[in-house]
Amino acid sequence: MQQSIRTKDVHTQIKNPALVERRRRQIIDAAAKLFIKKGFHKTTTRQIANAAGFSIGSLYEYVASKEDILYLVCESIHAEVEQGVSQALNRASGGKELLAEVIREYFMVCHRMSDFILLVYQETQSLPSQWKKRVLENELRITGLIVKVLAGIVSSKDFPHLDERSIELAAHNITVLGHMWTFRRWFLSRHYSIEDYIECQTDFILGTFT
Amino acid sequence: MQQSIRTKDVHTQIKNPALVERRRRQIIDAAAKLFIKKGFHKTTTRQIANAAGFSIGSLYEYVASKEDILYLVCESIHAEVEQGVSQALNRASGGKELLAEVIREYFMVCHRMSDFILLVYQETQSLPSQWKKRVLENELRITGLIVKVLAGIVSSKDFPHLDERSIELAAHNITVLGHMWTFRRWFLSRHYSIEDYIECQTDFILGTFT
DNA sequence: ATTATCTATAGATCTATAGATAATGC
DNA sequence: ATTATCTATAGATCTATAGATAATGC
Repeated sequence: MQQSIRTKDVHTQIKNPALVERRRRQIIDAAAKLFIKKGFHKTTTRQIANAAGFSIGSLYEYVASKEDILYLVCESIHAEVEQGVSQALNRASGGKELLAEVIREYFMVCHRMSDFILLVYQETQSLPSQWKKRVLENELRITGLIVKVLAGIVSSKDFPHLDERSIELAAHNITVLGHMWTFRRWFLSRHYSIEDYIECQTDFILGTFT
Repeated sequence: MQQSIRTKDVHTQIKNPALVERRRRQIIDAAAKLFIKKGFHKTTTRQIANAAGFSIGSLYEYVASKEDILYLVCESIHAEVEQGVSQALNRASGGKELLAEVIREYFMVCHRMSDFILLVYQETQSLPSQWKKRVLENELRITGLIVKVLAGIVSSKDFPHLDERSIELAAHNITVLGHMWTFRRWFLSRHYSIEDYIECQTDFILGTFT
């Protein structure tokens, strides 16, 4: 998890980069857990510091504001989602059932990261616009991975031709239907297991391509 | 907009029900605007009172807490969405293109209410669980309207048969793809007009049913 | 000497209410 | 007399920092 690339703009007073890395990891893990449980605004910086295992004073040596912490959390989540999706795409065998496999792997990432993805949905708005922009770029980059897969499938296989815009929108749809499992889970999980969900949604999505 | 049914559990000190109705309408309109602009937590009760045209003391005669205000706002939004969707369903002529028409009318409601629907997505989590439950019930009731339409179409027309669960999930998908226009608008509106969006998404959804 | 950490708190809120005042209806 | 409204503020936060202390490396 190399935070260093995208998070070097978050200000710190500490000179030792390895230490910054390690302490921020503690901050992120503690904060994510608290934000999921109580929400960003109802979590205090003191609680984060305590849960991370150091004092409020030290916390502010590693970030400049509470919003910085939220940004670090969002970045970390997206990094993990992106990694998960990338791996899933490589794992997909690429046969006739490629699209179904990609959907399955991506939806399993959403299932595994459910609470975290929901957190990003709910709290992105609380970020200062500079950070919000970055988070939305991440969102777009992840959807871009799906666009690529679809484009490959549509061009080379026996699928009917689809124009660029339709492919792009289909990729957004797949992304969002994965997220839907996280933000409608209060309802869906009462009626569908993740396996049911994947099966039904695969049929739904493949309808478009057949 | 009859608030009285679902919002009578919100406590007030005021005896005159018509006055409660009127003042709460002022509160809701003022608060919704502020919440959309600054978010729930960064809006103060004082700002709401000012924007509504009375004092902070009076505000608390009509609600018991800031969370009550958010609940009133969510109820009001869902009431309007539900009304919009109901009207849209009646308006749809019911011919061969019924489903496409329903999608169009519903998506136009989402387009018109974009900021408000997004607000519900972002702030539902800030409600006390008692109110949150109610808001999720509303969400489900609205999806229920779509379930009904789909069930009618699938049973009577030349569509292939779909089991109950698939119909229900398809209704959730349509609901969420309408919401997607609100929460991915930062990207979508750069590439698609609402007309483009409706057209592409209709093709996507109808793929399932043909 | 420099770097990292801690304690204590300044300063700035913000929600909710108590108690005073004004308006309404008998 | 009752109902509605207002002003003033109690009380309870919470973020961020200043200044003191401890640990590390030359």
